[in-house]
Amino acid sequence: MTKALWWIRRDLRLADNQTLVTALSQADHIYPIFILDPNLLESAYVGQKRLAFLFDGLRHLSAQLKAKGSYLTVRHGDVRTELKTLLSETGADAIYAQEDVSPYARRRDSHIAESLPLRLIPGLTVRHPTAVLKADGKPYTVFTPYSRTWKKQPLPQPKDLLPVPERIPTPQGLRSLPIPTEPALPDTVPFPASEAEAQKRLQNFTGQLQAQLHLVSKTSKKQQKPIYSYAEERDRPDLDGTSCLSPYLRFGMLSARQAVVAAIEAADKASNHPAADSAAVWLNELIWREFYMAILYHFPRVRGYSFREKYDRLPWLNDEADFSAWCQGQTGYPIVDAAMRQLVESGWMHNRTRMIVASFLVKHLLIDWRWGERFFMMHLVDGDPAANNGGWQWTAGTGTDAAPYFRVFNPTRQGQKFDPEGEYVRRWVPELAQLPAKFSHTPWQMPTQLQQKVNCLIGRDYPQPIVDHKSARQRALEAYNQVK
DNA sequence: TTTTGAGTTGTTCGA
DNA sequence: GTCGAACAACTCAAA
Repeated sequence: MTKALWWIRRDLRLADNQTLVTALSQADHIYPIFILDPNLLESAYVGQKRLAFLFDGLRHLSAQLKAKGSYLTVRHGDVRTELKTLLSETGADAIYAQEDVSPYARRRDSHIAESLPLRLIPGLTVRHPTAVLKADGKPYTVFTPYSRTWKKQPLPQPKDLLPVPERIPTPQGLRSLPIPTEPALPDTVPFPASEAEAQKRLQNFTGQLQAQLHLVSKTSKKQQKPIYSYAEERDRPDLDGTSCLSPYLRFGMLSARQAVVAAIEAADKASNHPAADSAAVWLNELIWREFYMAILYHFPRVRGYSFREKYDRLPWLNDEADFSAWCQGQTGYPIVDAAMRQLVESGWMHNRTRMIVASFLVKHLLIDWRWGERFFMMHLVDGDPAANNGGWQWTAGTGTDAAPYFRVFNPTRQGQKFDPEGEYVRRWVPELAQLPAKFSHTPWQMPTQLQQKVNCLIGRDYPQPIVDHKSARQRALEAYNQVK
């Protein structure tokens, strides 16, 4: 009887799991393992909300495994040591794990592979970072040509999705630590951590169901699925126009392939209608995810430095008080403050406002993008090293295919354009809840009498803007000019 | 090797 | 209020 370990990292699912299916095809018995890595638990980049989401996800996975005749074993400690111990306790002769792209994960895995029988299986992305290359064999650094090549290769089909295994045979007897209950996921975080929840959301968003998990599919056919209005509504933080699937993709409660297949199916069903274009916009976002994973894979230096070296010389001001105001949502710009409070409270931020607050930190306050990157990682449930780094470097203008340096988001204009009624601001900044829409994004312009009436004195109940837009913009342009 | 066309997400200014 | 141009070249990808 051959035995193998299934070392779970960011693939907390039973459906369409290439690693699990490969292990089952190679061994008679499988031990599902999760190792709490002290390096990760103590990292400044690992936030408590994301950790809590992971632990809840493990609890759900553990229950799913029990229903399949298996169980989850949790260990804590140096990963190589723990794996070695598990191999000898079980008599397993192989370890199967989903390949990862982050520099830490790749260093860890190659170190382990030197002495233990580790087999890395693809599946984090639809296309492996080495599968989408230019004609000269080098990686792309511009998104559009990358995406063209990505789309030209054979697309995954529904039949490619791997079913949930009937049974996962695991011999009894392995000792497991309890899954930690601390930190706990706060009630303010609207992401139940399970594979079933991920499928439900995918179904609600695209109309497609990509796994049969004893879910009752209640398809309301009449209702237009959000993916078909995604192109218009995705930029509106006051609406629920996005899929909110990022935390599930982050931990593999949903596979990238399931998401891509759902996007393609939704586009096909709407073929020749403008709605198909909208589904294609969502597919493009999934390709962005793969692009930034490929960038991190081929250019690991981006994790600590600018992709373009000259931008490491940007003259940051790095003012602690400004940074603190940004972190706390006290900048005096409502759209920025609403977004930062949404992040800290809910563990998630709308994509449009991620760009706005990032631009504000980097350009208006001239604070190093790495400070913002770290703060995002500490609070985002979906915090992913590749996507987060890619996004920050794009906004800062330091990355691949980055925003031109003279593009400085105007937080007032952005607010008025994408949150026209001020609903997003009202939801997250209670001090501004009673303001008429006209002043939602310019509270400092309210006459004193109105400030009293709506119970919001600027400078007392809500701050004056900490920087003046026009002069901050000018200052940013001058700072970026120095680098040229 | 050289050349050519193109590049996520904006803002401001002046006509 | 609306519209087009300027912002600034530069690098990348592909023919």
